[in-house]
Amino acid sequence: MKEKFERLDDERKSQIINAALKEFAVKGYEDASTNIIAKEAGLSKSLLFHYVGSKRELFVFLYDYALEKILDDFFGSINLNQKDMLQRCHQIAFVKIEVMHKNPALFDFYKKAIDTTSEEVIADLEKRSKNYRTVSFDKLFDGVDTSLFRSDIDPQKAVNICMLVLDGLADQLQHRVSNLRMDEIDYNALIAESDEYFEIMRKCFYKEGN
Amino acid sequence: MKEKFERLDDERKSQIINAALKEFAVKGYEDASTNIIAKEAGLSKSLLFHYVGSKRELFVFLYDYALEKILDDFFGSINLNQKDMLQRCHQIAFVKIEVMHKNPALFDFYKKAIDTTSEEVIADLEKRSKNYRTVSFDKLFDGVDTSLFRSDIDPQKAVNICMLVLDGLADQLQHRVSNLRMDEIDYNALIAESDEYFEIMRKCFYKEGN
Amino acid sequence: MKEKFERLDDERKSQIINAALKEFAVKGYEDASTNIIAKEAGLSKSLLFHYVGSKRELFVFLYDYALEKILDDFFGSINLNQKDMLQRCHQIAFVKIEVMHKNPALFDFYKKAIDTTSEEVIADLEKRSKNYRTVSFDKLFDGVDTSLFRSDIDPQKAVNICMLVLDGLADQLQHRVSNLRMDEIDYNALIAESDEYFEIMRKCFYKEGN
Amino acid sequence: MKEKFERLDDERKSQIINAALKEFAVKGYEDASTNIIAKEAGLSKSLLFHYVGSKRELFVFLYDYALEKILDDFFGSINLNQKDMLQRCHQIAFVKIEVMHKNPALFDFYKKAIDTTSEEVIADLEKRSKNYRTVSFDKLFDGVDTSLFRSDIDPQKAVNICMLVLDGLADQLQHRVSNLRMDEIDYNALIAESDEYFEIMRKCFYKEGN
DNA sequence: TATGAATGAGGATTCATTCAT
DNA sequence: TATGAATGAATCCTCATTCAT
Repeated sequence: MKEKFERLDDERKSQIINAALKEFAVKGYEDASTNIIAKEAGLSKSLLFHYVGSKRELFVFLYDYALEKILDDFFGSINLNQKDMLQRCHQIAFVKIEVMHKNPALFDFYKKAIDTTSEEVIADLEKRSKNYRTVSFDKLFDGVDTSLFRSDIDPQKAVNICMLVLDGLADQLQHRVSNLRMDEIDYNALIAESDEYFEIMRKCFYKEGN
Repeated sequence: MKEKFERLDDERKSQIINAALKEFAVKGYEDASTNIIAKEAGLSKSLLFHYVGSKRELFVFLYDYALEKILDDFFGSINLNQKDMLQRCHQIAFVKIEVMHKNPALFDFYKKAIDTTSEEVIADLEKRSKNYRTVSFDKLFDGVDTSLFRSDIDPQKAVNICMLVLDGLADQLQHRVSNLRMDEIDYNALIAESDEYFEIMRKCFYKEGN
Repeated sequence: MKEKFERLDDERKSQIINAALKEFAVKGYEDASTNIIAKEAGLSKSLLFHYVGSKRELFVFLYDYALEKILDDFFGSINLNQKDMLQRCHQIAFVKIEVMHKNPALFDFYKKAIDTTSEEVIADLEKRSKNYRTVSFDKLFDGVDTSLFRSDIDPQKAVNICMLVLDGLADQLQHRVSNLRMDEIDYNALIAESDEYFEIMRKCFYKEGN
Repeated sequence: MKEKFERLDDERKSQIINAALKEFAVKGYEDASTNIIAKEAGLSKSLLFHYVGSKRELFVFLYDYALEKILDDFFGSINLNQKDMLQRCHQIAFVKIEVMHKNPALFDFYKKAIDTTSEEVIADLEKRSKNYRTVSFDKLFDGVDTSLFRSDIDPQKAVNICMLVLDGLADQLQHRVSNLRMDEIDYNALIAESDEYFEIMRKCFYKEGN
């Protein structure tokens, strides 16, 4: 895949990528039609195959591509100087939602990609890169300050709890806004709501006075 | 579907059910092959269709079948007399894992079934029954006692937090034991581990002394 | 086919005949489904085959059956004492429409049967009996009086012309009433209309004064 | 259908058209097998579908194609300057037979097509163009002179009678020559025979001396 | 670089028919 | 007499992929 595809001019490349992302996101790996991808991308099927080698290679490429884009975007938006664990969580939850709304195609693709367990394909994916959860988890709480947690609880477990709540909350919020256009989302209301959750956790998990 | 299929002798019925559950679980609705289901169930494709009517009817039947089996098993194992919220959560997490390990095929099918967005099929499913989350959530925390929570936090939000942690923990544990056979799982170790989490939450969310 | 089927009690027989007539009439020979015929007739497919031998035998039987019934009905209604050619034509046209409305199933079947040219089946049909046109033509103008025709025209050709007009008129009228229920048809109006045609022919083809 | 099919080179196009015309003519719409069409046309089934889109599109295309060819041929051969009604009829009867013998495949297809009541397909056909009878009838007697008819008969009804005789005669003649090759047909004999009929009608329907 | 032609394998579904019971 | 189980062949159609140009 690499050689021929990478040498393409950017417009062609993004036409193909967008068409493929969309088709895979909607139909999943097996049902996606190279016919449709080629048509939407505006080139012949044969040429498409000339560039991308095979359906599988195209899919695996997109997987890497989507993951990289998402993570770049994600970590680019997170302020790693924020040391307060809960603040960090708070931030992450919103960055996640923002990123999902900025790149819906990528996310849709990614969600479908994860449960495209067509056995043969999964093997390729797993060789290629850690999955999203693993990757992000490593960096997400880099340099976080755990000294604020109550001294009678294991800070690592407390972090894990915060993570779980964070993930869950983000899912719940995301689910509620998933049908809205970006400009319809009242971020302030969302923040206010999740603030309440984080306030509870602050009260409960942090030493008094933090 | 009903008539002809229900009148089958049990062996045939379960051969078909198992073959279909497996195929749908692995491939999802669209990609599942009735060819393979028939071959695995040990009958001709024509006979399979004679019994089940159509791929769709078979799928919808399995959906109801799986949901009922899972929920029966689930609620049959939960002690609804346990009023302590965190104890209840603790219990739920383990029952969930147990049930998943007792009926892996059903769960795998169910997970795939949920994101089988084939539009036409989804309509059938939605008419038929609430989805898992909705159903279970209603009953899961029936009659739970929230008076144990610290008085300075909103009990409803606290319950939600517990839920999120519960779900997340169950996922994490499940993921770790997903490749093990039932008899390889050290439930005591799992319990011990999650105990620690619930202890933290007890310490932090409950009034002192509970 | 004969033996087993003929020995059936009349109810069964007519259930099968009616179900089959309807299915063949609607779908034609090839597309007709023995499944549906059996279901509509209220017996199992295997039993149906036990009686009728094969789809083809059933069809050929129905062909004979329908033809006989129609012709019996037809000739039973025609007054062969009416010697006046044009009166006879007039009569025939209406008897035809009446018969079609009394046995729509038979006619519909017959119409479809004629153009069911499935090659193999056609052979069977042609062996078995003359087709409708041939059969009827022979008897239809038995003993008709041709002496009323103008003496300067060949009476046989004149009869042929009348026949053609008759057939054509009957088709045109039939087409206009084909969507009506029997009791909605205003036979008097139809008669009045065709009277005009026959009047013209009387004026033109008959000697003056007839 | 249009794009891909029209761009084919003429040989392929006519291979497909002929194979399809034949299959549809013999079996009717539903029973026609795309398998057989592809085999007869000498291409793979997949390629056939690539070109024609679907069985239905192919059928509808052929319907238009056949109708256009037939009508062009038909009206191209009729001398619209012949004002005498009976002469015109005479002419029409022969042109009809000639055209049928020049394009037997088209006619056979067309006859079958008319009673292909597959409901879904009929809708497509009806949108597309008037049926044969309607179309032809409008133009067939354009500008004909009815002043030659006897003054004591309704000329419109007389025209209708002529039409019916014409249709019927053409059918009868057609039926008699249907098994002959074009060069075996003795057109002069046919003309002589039908001349006699038209002579009778001339004598009877026209004013004396015409 | 770019394309149209070409295909074999597989998709779900229906069919008429047979056979053991 | 009556039926259920059973099937192989057929249906239309789509697929990813290759190749000659």
